[in-house]
Amino acid sequence: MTTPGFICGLDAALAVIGGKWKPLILFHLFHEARRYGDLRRAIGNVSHKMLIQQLKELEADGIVDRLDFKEIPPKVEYSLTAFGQTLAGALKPLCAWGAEHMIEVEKLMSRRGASEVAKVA
Amino acid sequence: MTTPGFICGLDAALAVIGGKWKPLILFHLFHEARRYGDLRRAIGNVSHKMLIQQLKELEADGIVDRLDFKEIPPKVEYSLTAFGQTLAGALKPLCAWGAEHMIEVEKLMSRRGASEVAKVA
DNA sequence: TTTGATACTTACCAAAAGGTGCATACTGGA
DNA sequence: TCCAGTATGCACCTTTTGGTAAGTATCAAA
Repeated sequence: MTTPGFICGLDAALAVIGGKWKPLILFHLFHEARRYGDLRRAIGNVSHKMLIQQLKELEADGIVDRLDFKEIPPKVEYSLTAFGQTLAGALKPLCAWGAEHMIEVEKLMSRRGASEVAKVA
Repeated sequence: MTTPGFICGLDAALAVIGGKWKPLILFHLFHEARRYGDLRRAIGNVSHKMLIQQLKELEADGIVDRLDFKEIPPKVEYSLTAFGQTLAGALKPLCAWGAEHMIEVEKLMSRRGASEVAKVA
């Protein structure tokens, strides 16, 4: 590889928000800062390990800010950095596309599920 | 879950282009229709299995069109459907974001690599 | 003092994703 | 005839990903 990897810029973006829960995290942090347990409850079906892991990566990538209040019992707040805000902004059109075509996408997904069931049967 | 899954629309979009190579495929097909081997060479480091698999999913989701010329030796051409075009369009801002911040992202990625190396040492 | 809440780590295990290589079918060229 | 190139399928194996469960530290409430 001559260039360190990215063909499209899309690759670069995907390298940052590629993780399974990252878009969701971005989404939930876009409105306001949140404490860990708070965020976990908001997303719902994330395992603890995943959420921590993804948050750490996002933090390492400068997308989210971690504010440790050094209190007992522990209190930590997560929020988007300015950089994270720009990324969340770039995500919006895709979000709009998804919202616009959600019905179709849901059909597609249920079809996928159906064919997988059919495979088993 | 009350709703069949999607919180943000982003999820819906990600459900469609979530695959590792799908954005790249979208990107390469955005300009013009391409034959299989052609596309494979264009992307470069995709395994045959992955490309076929992702293309099949995209085809099943109505994102790409597969045109089989029924010739011997085989000739097949892939292109974006109208639906696929809208998705590719929605991907553009993210692509732009990636292009704009590519330098930073590259730094981030090499840092990731470095920390992994450090972990081994 | 035991339980529970907070945030987080680590070890272990299952499942899914992804890669390699072989097989197919057919034709044209060496 | 045998190999190459076309697109694709299939089986096996490795790597990555994700989940579960337990452990750490500290204080408050029961």
